[in-house]
Amino acid sequence: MNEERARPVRKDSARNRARLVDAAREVFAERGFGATLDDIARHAGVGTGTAYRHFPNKQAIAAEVLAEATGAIAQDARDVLEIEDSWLALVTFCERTATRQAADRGLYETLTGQGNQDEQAKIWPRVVASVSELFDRARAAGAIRPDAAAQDIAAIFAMLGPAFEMSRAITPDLWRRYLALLLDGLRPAGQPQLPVPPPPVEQLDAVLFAGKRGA
Amino acid sequence: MNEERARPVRKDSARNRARLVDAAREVFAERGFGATLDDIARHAGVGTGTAYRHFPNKQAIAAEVLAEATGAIAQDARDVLEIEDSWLALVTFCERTATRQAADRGLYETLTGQGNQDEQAKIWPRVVASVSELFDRARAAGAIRPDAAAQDIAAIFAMLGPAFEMSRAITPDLWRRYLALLLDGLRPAGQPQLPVPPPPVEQLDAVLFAGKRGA
DNA sequence: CGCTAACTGGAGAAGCCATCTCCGGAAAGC
DNA sequence: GCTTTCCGGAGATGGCTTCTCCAGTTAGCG
Repeated sequence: MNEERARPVRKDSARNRARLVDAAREVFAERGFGATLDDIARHAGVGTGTAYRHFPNKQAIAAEVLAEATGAIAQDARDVLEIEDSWLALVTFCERTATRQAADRGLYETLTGQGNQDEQAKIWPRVVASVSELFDRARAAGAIRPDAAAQDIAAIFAMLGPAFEMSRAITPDLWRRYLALLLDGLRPAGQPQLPVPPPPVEQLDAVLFAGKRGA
Repeated sequence: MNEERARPVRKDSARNRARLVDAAREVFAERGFGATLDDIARHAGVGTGTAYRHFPNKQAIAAEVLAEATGAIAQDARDVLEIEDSWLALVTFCERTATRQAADRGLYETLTGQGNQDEQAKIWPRVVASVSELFDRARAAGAIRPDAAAQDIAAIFAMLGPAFEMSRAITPDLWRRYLALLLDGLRPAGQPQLPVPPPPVEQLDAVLFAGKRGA
C-alpha cells in the first residue's frame, strides 16, 4: 500500500509499531477505550513518544485494532447464512458475536456507541443486512415470534453489556445465561433450559459492581 | 429530629435547602450522578457556596434524594405481594420499577452499581426478599420457567439500562418492548405480542448512541 | 425601625487526569 | 564509522470537578 518510501523502514521501528498494535489489542480488550495511549505504550514496553510517533492519537490506533474485530463479526454474519436451520443460524451468530464481545471490552463499547463512532457507523449496516435475511427466514419458518425485528439484535447486544460486566466478576460464563434468556424471548414458544446458574444472592452486589468504581 | 437549635432556622435558609433537594432530584434524574454539585446549585438558583453549606458533598445530597426513590421501590416490591396472580404481580413490579428507572437515571445508576454504593447495598436485600417470594409462588404456579431465579431480576434491571438509553433518543417507550422480551424469556411458553415497534433501521445509530459522547 | 448574627453567591484555589510535545541520547545500517 | 532516524519519558498543556473564602446582603429580634 505505501509505495515510494524514501528509506526502507528501520527494523526497530517496524517492530515497535507491531508491538504497539499488539499491546493496543490487549489493553483495549481488557479495559476498554478508557485506557490511555500511555498505558498502551507501557504495556508494549516502549515510551509514550514512540507511540505518538507511530499514531497521531488514540483513535488512530483504535481504528486499526477495531477494523480487524468488526471485520470478523461481519464475516460471521455472512457465514451463518450458510446454516440450514434458521434458528440455529441466528443463535450461532449471537453466540459467536457475544463471545467476541465478552472477551473484548473495546469491541463491545464500539458496537454500542461508546468509543470510535466511525467504526460503529460502519459495522452495523453490514451486520443488519445479513441479520435481516436471517430474521426473514426464521420468521417464515415460524422459528421466531412474528413481531421480532432484525433491529432488535442491536438492542440485544446492547443489553448484554451489563451481563458481560457481571460475568467479569465471578462467573466468566454468566452472560450465556442471559443471552439464552433473551433469545428465548424471541422464540414463538417453549424454551430449553437456561445454561449457567444465576449468581448466588450473597454475591449479587459484587456481581453488579463488577468493573465499576473500585471497591 | 434536630432538637436543640440555638436559633430557629432562618426562613430563607430552609427555603434554599428545599430548593437544592428539589433541584438535585431533577438534575440527578436527568443526567445521572455525573452531574456536579455546582450544576445542582445553578439549577436551584443559588450559589455553589450555599450548596456546600447545606451539604458537605455530593454524596450527602444524593443520599437524601435516593433514600426516597429506593424506599418507593422497596414499597412496590412489598405491595405487589398482595396481587393474587403471581405472574401479574411480577410483571407489575418490573414495570413499576422500570418506569421509575426510565424516568430517573440516577436511580438506575444506583441500582446497577454506579453511583452511591451504600444506598445500592441497602436496596437489593430488601427487594430480593420480596421478589424471592414472588418467584417461588410463580414457579409453583407454573407461571415462570423452573430454572429462573430471583437474582435474575437484578440482571434484568441491569440489562434494561442500555434499553433506557436507547429510549431517550427517539421513542420514550422503547424500553417496554425489551422489558416484555426479557419477561417473555422468563415464561414457560408462548408469549403475547411485543409492545412498541422496534427502532427503525435508519435510526439505529442514533438510538444506540443515545446519551453517549455528543454528536 | 435599626442592628447584628447568619446566610448568600460566585470567583477562584487546589487537585486530578488524559493528551500530546520535546529533545538529549541511542543505535541502525549504508 | 558516521549520519540519519528513532527512542524514551519527563513535563507542558488544557479541561474538569470539587470545594473554600469572604465581601456583601438580608432576616427577623428587640
